[in-house]
Amino acid sequence: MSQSRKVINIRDLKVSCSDCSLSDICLPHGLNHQELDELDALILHKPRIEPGETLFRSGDPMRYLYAVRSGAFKAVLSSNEGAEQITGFFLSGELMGLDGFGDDTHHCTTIALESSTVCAIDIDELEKLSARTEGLRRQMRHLIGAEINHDHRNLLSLGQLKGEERLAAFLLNISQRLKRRGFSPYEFNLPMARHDLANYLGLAVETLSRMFSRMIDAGLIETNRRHVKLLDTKKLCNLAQYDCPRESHHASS
Amino acid sequence: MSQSRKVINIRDLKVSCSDCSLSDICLPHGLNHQELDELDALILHKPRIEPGETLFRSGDPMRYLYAVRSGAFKAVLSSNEGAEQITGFFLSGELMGLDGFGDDTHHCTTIALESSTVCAIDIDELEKLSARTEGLRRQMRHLIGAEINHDHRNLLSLGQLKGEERLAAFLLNISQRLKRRGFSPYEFNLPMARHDLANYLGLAVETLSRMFSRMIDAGLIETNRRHVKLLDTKKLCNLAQYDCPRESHHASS
DNA sequence: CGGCTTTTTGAACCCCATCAATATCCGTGG
DNA sequence: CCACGGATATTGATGGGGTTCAAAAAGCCG
Repeated sequence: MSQSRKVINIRDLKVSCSDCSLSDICLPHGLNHQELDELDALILHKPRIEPGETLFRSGDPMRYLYAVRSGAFKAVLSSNEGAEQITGFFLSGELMGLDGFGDDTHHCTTIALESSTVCAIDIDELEKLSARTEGLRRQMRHLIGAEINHDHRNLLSLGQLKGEERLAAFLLNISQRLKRRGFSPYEFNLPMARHDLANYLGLAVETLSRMFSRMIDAGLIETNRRHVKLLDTKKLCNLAQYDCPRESHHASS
Repeated sequence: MSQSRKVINIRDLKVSCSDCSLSDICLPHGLNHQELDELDALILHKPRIEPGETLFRSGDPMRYLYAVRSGAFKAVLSSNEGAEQITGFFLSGELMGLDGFGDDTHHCTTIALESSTVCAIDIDELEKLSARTEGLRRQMRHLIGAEINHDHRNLLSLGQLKGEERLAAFLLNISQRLKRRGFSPYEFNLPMARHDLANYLGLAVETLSRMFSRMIDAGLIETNRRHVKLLDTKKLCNLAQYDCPRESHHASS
């Protein structure tokens, strides 16, 4: 900081939206070159965030929306008695911080699961730009809608499905999201620990572990710690009671 | 229609946003007179909807956002195996149809619980107006955020709370929303049947009934069918594990 | 190799679903 | 007005899915 000797500036690592491989699923989707440049101009690239570190906390005034550039995050909502619920996991290209829209204050604490990087978008600047950029408004709508639909499906999952069915639904959801990012939908590493996944699914860690074991015994999946291989997606779909991804023309979110 | 004899036209019953008692909690909040008139101009007043009738169905293309003018609605999400989850109840002034934002298609089926009226807002017109109306964009953000926060709290409820705690949280939530509309927060009629409430809370109808009975025995509430009286909000708050409404300066949503 | 965390497995208990039956409300028509 | 039937709501008994407590196994890091 106070040294005169120059080292590599983190700003030099800046990658513009136009170069970003995530632009199709992220905020820039549908923008033309000029609009893209304008969006680029108001994006702040935060330094790397290590696992367990917090991006923003419940109660913080909302200043930015964040897009995951690399890595993964969890959003945690707490009751005033200490109960905690993970409301979502975020993969690359996904938008974090929408929980602050209600009263310009965040209600979820958002924490990195892996070593991650994000794009921070000043909410006031974004607001101004969106006023004159129809494509940006549309994409914002779509991303907001994706979040809402995601939450609604989780409500269905928690309210109506059994533990094993919830896990199946989750695995297929992650599978689809990874596929969309160019990764194998059949074999992947989960970004979160059992502890977090259990919480997300509304189960005890022990129960989740049993659900995994049962699926392995049934030949539906193979696992090694966070590594998961889907062996029988058809049966998983039946379990999950939700859209069976065939060749996938679905918006997965 | 083909008659020459004029009867009272439903359009004559039109009430503008500026006259509407709900304008403070609904879309018009924060708009000036001219903006209000512009918003008014694109609002379509649908004929009365009777209990059990559908406003829009899952799969319908999204054309309107709807605001509840009077009455109440439920939004139902279905799995492809027939499982159904009520994702939300909507009271006067609340916005319905945000689930269509993701891909311009509704994913929830929305059904009237009582004899109800709604304002339908053409989504394309709203989009155009919001482009040049900062206040409208802000209020849209806030209402969207309220929906997201509401969903997140329900995730916490379904994932972490016991049946009785969920019911307490629900009663307090309804209480707050009614209070904001000028009704008593301590005594009110629930707009939904036990069946729907049970589904919303992820419980069997019988279990819900038992939770009610338990609360009555404990002196927390009194009930007569859909009529509910809150007797001990303090204990209810403890049960619910969520913001205890004192004199209420909270955004309730 | 030792200490830590993470994950898995085992056993007992509890919350809640399910099945079954009764009670209450409400609209309809005699 | 009451009788009747259907929907709605409550209560009881039983069983299962999941939590909890406990402990072992497996991976990770120094």
